[in-house]
Amino acid sequence: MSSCDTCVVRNRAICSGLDNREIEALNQIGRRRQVTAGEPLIWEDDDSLLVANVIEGVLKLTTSTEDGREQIVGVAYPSDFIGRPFGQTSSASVVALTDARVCVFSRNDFDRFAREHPELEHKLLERTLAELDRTRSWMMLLGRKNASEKIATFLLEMSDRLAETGCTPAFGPAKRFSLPFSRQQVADVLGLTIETVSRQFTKLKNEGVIELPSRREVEIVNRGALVALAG
Amino acid sequence: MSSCDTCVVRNRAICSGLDNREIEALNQIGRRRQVTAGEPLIWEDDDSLLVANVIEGVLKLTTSTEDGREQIVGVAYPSDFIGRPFGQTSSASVVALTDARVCVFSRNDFDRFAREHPELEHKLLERTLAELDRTRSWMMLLGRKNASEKIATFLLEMSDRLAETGCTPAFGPAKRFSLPFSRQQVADVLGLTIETVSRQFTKLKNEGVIELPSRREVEIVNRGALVALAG
DNA sequence: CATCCGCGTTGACGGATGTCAAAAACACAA
DNA sequence: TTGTGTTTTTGACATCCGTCAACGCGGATG
Repeated sequence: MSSCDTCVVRNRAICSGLDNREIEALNQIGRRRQVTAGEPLIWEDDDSLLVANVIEGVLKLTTSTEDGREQIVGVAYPSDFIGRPFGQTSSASVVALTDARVCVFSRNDFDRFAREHPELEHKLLERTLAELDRTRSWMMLLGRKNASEKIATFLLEMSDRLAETGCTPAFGPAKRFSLPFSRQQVADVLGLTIETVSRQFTKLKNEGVIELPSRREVEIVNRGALVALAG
Repeated sequence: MSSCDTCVVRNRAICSGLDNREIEALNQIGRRRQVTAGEPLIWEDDDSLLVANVIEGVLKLTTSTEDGREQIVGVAYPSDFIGRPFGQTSSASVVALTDARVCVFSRNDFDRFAREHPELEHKLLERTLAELDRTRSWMMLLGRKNASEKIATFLLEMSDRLAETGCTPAFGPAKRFSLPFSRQQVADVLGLTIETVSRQFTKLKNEGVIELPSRREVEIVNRGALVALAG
């Protein structure tokens, strides 16, 4: 039996739209892989050797400077596609933020399969276009927003993105959620320092906009205020 | 005769790879359009009604906040594809920086044509993936680089990008070039203010790294220094 | 040639955010 | 529980860059 049959992202990932025979063929070239939190899957500037679908968990895409500064350039959730098909090198590292399960393919195998299956390429194109849109709106945040706008925007985005994943069946944005990021990682997403992130969090807490039940937990108390702050 | 026959980007744009019959069909649904410097082609958040290939000239892709802050999120050169296929709204405005000629399609027509021509979709996918890579490396710049690193990186990128376009048949990066940007637009690319951009330019001039023969002209005198500064 | 106007430059200043350091909170193991 | 190491918070301070304002340059126009 193909493991795709029981795949929880079967109908959301780029594999959706393939018929049973095609799924079977794709299954032949892919394999499941477990990645534990903190473990890297792809290295920046390495030969692009593998691509993958995220089944479960959250991963970060990062680029770094030589002197060690890091910028998180993307976050991959279940059903997202990661890696760089049709290219020699990947421009970002991929590291698991939580324990994760992915469905990996060698890039060569995947490229070949994709070229033979236009429907799959189309799905991948739609996904890539959507990711480009998201990335561009994040450029606005990085280039033109101040720290409090960044934090507000970030919390709202988290509340949207994590709602889809969580058990609550996507009834609008999540009011309370668990961040898959440490403070340092939040800083790396927003182009800030960990201290600034921390100060902005406590400021929002003191103003009664959010609650912070634990390090990773966030509860949005006053969503309207966040929206106003996000600008 | 199809106007594609004489198109200067025929072999670089996504149309390359189509046979004569297909080119003829594509030509049926597209039309040439002249855009003068400063003229908008697509509005942010508008219904995505048209897409286009750039034939000649340079255009900017921008997003703005309600209070008027602007961030340039992409720059389109000849043979680049602009607009948002397969989506309801476009996430960025497109405005010509120089006089430009583009080959426009209604989004609906283009979407339909693309879905029937996997080779075209593949070209578009490769282009979109490359653009996503570029955009992500720009996020690093916006989030983690300081003003002088930003300016140095920008000048090097310009020198590369404009070399391909210029008459000089792409013998490495251009040593001297004419910026398609005003100082304000450079600021909008880099997430800085016009004053900071101006100060950094004169600083580099005083250090003998560049020459500024006129407002728009730049000559790179000491490329090594720029590379070192870019980080 | 004189005037105007947009764009770019320069200067003075302040504030937001980064840096450095220490304390506090938390996680985990013994 | 206690101890140990990590993460987060908080504070003091420095600095880069933004803001505001004046000025200069160059091109267009009459």
